Amino acid sequence: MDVVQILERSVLFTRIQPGNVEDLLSCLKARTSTFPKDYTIIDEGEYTDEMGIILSGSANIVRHDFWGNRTVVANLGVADSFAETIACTQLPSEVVVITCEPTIVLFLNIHQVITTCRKGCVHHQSLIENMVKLLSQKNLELMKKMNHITKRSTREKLLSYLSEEAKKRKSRTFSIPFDRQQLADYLCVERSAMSSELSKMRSEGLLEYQKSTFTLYEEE
Amino acid sequence: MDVVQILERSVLFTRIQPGNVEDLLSCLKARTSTFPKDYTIIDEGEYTDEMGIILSGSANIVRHDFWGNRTVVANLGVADSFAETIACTQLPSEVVVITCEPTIVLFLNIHQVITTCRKGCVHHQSLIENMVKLLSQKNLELMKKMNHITKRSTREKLLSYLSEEAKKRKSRTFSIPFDRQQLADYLCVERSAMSSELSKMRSEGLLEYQKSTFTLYEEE
DNA sequence: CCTTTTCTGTTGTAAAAACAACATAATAAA
DNA sequence: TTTATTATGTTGTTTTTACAACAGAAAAGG
Repeated sequence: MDVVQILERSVLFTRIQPGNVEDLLSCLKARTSTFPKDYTIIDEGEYTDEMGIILSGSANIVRHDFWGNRTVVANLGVADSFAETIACTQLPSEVVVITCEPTIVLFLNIHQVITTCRKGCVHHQSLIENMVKLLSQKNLELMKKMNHITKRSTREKLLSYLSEEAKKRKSRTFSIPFDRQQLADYLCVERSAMSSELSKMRSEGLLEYQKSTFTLYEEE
Repeated sequence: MDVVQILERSVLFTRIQPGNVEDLLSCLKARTSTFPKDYTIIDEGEYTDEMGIILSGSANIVRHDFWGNRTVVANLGVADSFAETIACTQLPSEVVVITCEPTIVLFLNIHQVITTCRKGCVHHQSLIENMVKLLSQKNLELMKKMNHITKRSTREKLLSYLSEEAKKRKSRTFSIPFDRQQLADYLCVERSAMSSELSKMRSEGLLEYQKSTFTLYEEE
């Protein structure tokens, strides 16, 4: 696995010369860890001063409330990052980060990221700007999710989410990273109600699906 | 109005000596504007490279979806900031920022904020770190709002939001910055259904209210 | 002051979601 | 392969919400 090549795809290392990444990594006290499937990388209430970047595999960010309701906040794939927020604010995590499959993570010390180092790393300034951009993007993604779940009906939520995914993948046929229960927990609806809404939509010719692969059809 | 004194309360100017603020402001190309009530400071689709900080008054961040549903994303008070995200990402705004009353705003050029200037302003480094913290906090606030609206019932949403406010103000009696319609749009519920739920809760002795002032009672 | 407008609460009805219970399909494990 | 386990879909019932229509209270404007 070529770490540098993966990091090129991450927001944090945008416009940083591949040749400089190795140096930067030691400056950022980088370390990698491997986790099995369904492993809790960060648990509720935990503190950390490291952010993580997924090098391979995937994970979900999940929240459990007082009454045991489960919410899938987001799904993380390769080159996605997590824990920036709790690392930056030094507050305890209110969510759980749990792997969906065997996953390798690169951890970076957040203080090293946001303060220019004494050694005068050439690309440290870019790194900070990228960090600002990364946090802004996370913000936008949360807003995007908010747009889905503020919809009034299950059908609207589904259409809002699925059409967003189609747009992102630039194809009307695409796979989603969730099974039905996870999708329901992501959209904050009831799984069985969502299932029956999906079949209703299929019978109306709005979409087609097999497992987690969906095809949307235009309205006429 | 003492701008420096207000900025001391803002996240962006945390731990920056009041004496240095004046210098920084010119470096950040700061400008102030005054807006009347119900004025749209930023409209959907607009671009900007300035972030704003409220010096006096208040505003709401509002979103209108395709079908005309209205959502109040957040309420901004004195020393709160807005538009960081669209300024940082250079993407068009998907929300509207609209004043709730006559409001004065300080605008700062975002590029000046996130890049260390050549003049070598002493506190520019702190500014960047504060910017990272600010974006992280916005993130957490979005998450907090998400916790409210992911609740299954109107009652749970109300209790989630109101108890959060009580915690924030450290008092079981507190005022909220919304009228009923705005509160409903914030919690993504129907105004009239919310009203009747509120009276039901009052009759059950859970809380008391007059206009926008609420008092929560402990459960026994 | 009165008038007008806006805000809030109430109620009944129609629509939708939550829940429970179960059937079937797909997958993993023995 | 067979069995066990998990994922998905279906249906009927109960509960909750959305919607509409309206009444009274409060606020704004003249």
